[in-house]
Amino acid sequence: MPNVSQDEILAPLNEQQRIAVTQLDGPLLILAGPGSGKTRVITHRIANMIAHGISSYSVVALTFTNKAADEMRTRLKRLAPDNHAWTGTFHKFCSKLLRRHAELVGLAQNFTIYDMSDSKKVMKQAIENADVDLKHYSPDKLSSQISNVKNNGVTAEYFQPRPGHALDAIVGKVYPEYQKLLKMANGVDFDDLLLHAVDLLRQSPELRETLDRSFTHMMVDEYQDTNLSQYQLIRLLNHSVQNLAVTGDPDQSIYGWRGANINNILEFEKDYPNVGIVRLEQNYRSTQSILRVADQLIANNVRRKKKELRTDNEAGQPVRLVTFPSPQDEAIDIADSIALAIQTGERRARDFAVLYRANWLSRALEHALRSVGVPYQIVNGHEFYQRKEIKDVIGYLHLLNNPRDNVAFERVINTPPRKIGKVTLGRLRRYAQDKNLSMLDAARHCQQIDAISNAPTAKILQFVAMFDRMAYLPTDAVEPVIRVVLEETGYRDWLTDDGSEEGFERANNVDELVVACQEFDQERPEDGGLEAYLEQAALVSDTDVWESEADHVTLMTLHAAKGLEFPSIYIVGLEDGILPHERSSGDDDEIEEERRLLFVGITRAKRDLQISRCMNRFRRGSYWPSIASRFLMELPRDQMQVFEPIAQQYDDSTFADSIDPMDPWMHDGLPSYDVNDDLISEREDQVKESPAKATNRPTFPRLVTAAQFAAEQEALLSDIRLHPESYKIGMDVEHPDYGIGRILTLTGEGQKRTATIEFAKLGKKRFRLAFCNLRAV
DNA sequence: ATTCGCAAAGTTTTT
DNA sequence: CTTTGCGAAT
Repeated sequence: MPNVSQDEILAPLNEQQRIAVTQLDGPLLILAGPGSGKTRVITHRIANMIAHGISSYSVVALTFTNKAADEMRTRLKRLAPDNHAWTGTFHKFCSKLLRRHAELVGLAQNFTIYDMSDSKKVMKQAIENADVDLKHYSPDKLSSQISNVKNNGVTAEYFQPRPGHALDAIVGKVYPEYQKLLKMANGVDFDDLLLHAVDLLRQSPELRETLDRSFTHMMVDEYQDTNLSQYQLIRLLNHSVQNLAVTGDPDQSIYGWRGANINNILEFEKDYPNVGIVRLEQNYRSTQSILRVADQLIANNVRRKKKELRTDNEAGQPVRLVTFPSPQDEAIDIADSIALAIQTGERRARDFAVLYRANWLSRALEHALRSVGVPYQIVNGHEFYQRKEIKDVIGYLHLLNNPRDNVAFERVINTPPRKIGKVTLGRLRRYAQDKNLSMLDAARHCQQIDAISNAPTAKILQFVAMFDRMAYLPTDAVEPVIRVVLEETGYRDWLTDDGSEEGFERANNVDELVVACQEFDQERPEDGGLEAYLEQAALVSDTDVWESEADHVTLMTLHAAKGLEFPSIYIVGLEDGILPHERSSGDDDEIEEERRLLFVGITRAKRDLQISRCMNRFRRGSYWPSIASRFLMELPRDQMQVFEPIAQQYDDSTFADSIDPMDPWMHDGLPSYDVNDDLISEREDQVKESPAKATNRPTFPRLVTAAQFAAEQEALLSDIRLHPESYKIGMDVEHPDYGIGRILTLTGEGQKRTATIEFAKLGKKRFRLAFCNLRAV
C-alpha cells in the first residue's frame, strides 16, 4: 500500500499545524496547548518527511511513556504504512543504545534495570560500605539527592561537594560506592539509563558523530518535562545535524520534582538561535466553560509564557464546584452520578475519569464504585510488579539473565526458605566484595569460606546446583523459563503450602505472571526473549497498563492523566495539604507546579467537569477539618455552578454527649446549599426536591442511593449470571460472543474477580467476572 | 533460622 | 488506618 499523498497529509490541519508539519529542516519549537492536536502534528509531520523522500529509518521520535509512543506509532502507520521511524521512550532509547555499547561504560550487555525498591537496597548497602553516619538524613533522602545529582548529568567521578554542605559531603562518599555496587552487579537504575547514555556519547565522539548523522530528524514530545540528562542527550544527537522539533507546553510541566527543567523549553530559542516557533492555541477538546476555568487558574502563574486558549466548541455546561462533608459523601455522590448516567444510557463507564493528587485518595472512590456496581480501573501499573511474590519470581528471572545481579541473588537465595540466614549471607557478601566476585560466584566457592560452616555450605551449594540446572534453558521465550523456575524452586507450591487464603491469592498472581509471559512470547516472537521481557517489565509506566478500550471508569493520579482526555472528569480532594500538597507548599515555584497539575487535570475534560473538596478528611487515624485549597479561590466562581454548604451554625444540640464533634456525619443542618441563581440546572432541581433524611446524618443531595442502585443491579443480573465466587479453574463456560471456553486463571475478589479464559477459536481473553455474561456449560 | 508481635512512623507525584 | 521495621521468643 502506498503512503498517503501530500494533500491527505495537510488537508485536516489548521494553519498553524500546517506550518509545523511543513517545516521539516532546522530546529523547531512547537508550543502546543492542551487539546491542540499535538499528536496529529507529530504524526503528520513524520508522514510529510517520508513524502519528501526522507528515509524513515533516520527518524526518531522520543516520548515519556510507551502509551504515547504506541499511540504515535499506530496513527503514523495509518498515514505511512511501511515506515520504520523509531518511536519510543527516552529510557528505552537509552537502554537500546547501552545494550549495544555496554562495555564502553563498564557494563555487560545483559545488565539489569533496577526499580526503585531494588536500587534502595543497593543504596543501603552503599551507605553501610561508605561507613557514613546518617543521623540527620534518611536513606530515602539520600536516594533522592543522588537521583537529583544524576538528573543533572553529574557522574560520580565529576561530583564535587559544595564546601560546608553536610548532605553534599555524604553524597560525595556514598554516590561512588553506590555506583561501584551497581557496576559490580551489572545493574543500572532508571537515572543511569540516561546518564550512562550521555556518558557514552561523551566518551566516544566517533559514536556520537555516527548517531548524530544517522538520526537526521528527531522529535521530542513533552519537552517541558525533560531533565538535564535528557537535554544533554538531545543536544549531543543534534549537533552536526540540527533537524530537531520539540513539542511541549510550559503550563503542563509537572515533573520538576524529578529533575525536569522547565528552562529547557523556555530557553530553547537560545540553544538554537535560528529556531522556528509555532503556537498551537486552537483547542479541539474542551467546552468553552472548561477552558475558561483552566485559563483563569493558570493566569495566576508568573513563570510562564502567556498563551491564549481558544476553542470553537460549544459553551457547554458550567463547571461544578462542590463541597462535601466527608470523603465518603464525595465518593458516593460521584459514584451515584456516574451510575445514573450509565443507567440512563447517557454515558458509558469509559467516559469517566476521577483524578486525584495522591494514590491513597482512591480508596473511598473504589469502595463507592464497588458498592454501586460500576466497573472501574485503578491506574497504577507498579502495583502488580511490586508484589512480593511477583518480585520473587522475577528475581529468579533476573538472576538467570544476569548471574551477577546481586540484588536478585539476595532476594531469591532464601525464598522459599532454605535455611540460609542473615549471618551466612553477610559472610558471603563480605567474601564476594573482598574477592571482587559476584554473590553467585562467591556462593560457588563457599567451601573455601572459613566463616561459613558445613550445614549452610551444603545448602548454598544445593542452590548453586539448582541454578545451574536452570541456566541451561534457552531464553528466547519466557514462558518455558518461568515454568521451569516455578518447578525447580518449588516456589508456587511453597505459596500454597500453608493452605491459607492469602497463599492461594499469591499463587494466582504468579499464574497471572505466567500468562503475561505467555502473551509476551506471542506478541514478540522475533525480538522478544527473557532479556526483552525483563526490560519492558522494568520500564512500564503507570499509564501504559491503562486499558483505554475497556468499558470502565478510570481512577488515576493527576500526573498519570497527562496526555489523556475524557468526556467527563471529576477532580477530588481540592484541599490545603493535598493540592497543593503539604510536602511541596514551600516556595512559589513548587506552588506553581501544583497549580499546573490542576491545570492539567482540568484540561483533560471534554464536556463535563466537577471539582470537589471535603470539609473533613480522615487522616492519620481520625477525622480532621480540612481547609479549602487556595486554588479554589482562583477559579471564576461567578461562571461556575457552586454547591457549598451555608456556613456552619453550631447549636448546642450538635455537641450533645453522644455526639463526636469530629464526626463528619454530625455537622448540623448541612442539606441546605448555597447555589448561585443564574445557573439553575436540571441537577439542581433534583437537588432541591431531594428530601432530607430524618437521621442526624446530613444527607448530601443524592440522585439514587448506593443501596437502591446496587439492589436494582443485583435483581437485573442475578438470573443471568453466576456469582463471581462460584467460578472454578478448569470450568467450561459459554460467552455470548466468543462461544465456549475454559477458565485458566482466577484472580481478585468480588467486583475485581478476573478470569483468564481460553476459547477454542479466539484464544485467551480476560474478563471481570462481575461484568460479563458467562454461563456454565 | 524463622516467626510472631508490637511499636512507631507516615502517607506525593514516576521513568 | 495502614505499612514497615525491629526485637524477642521458639
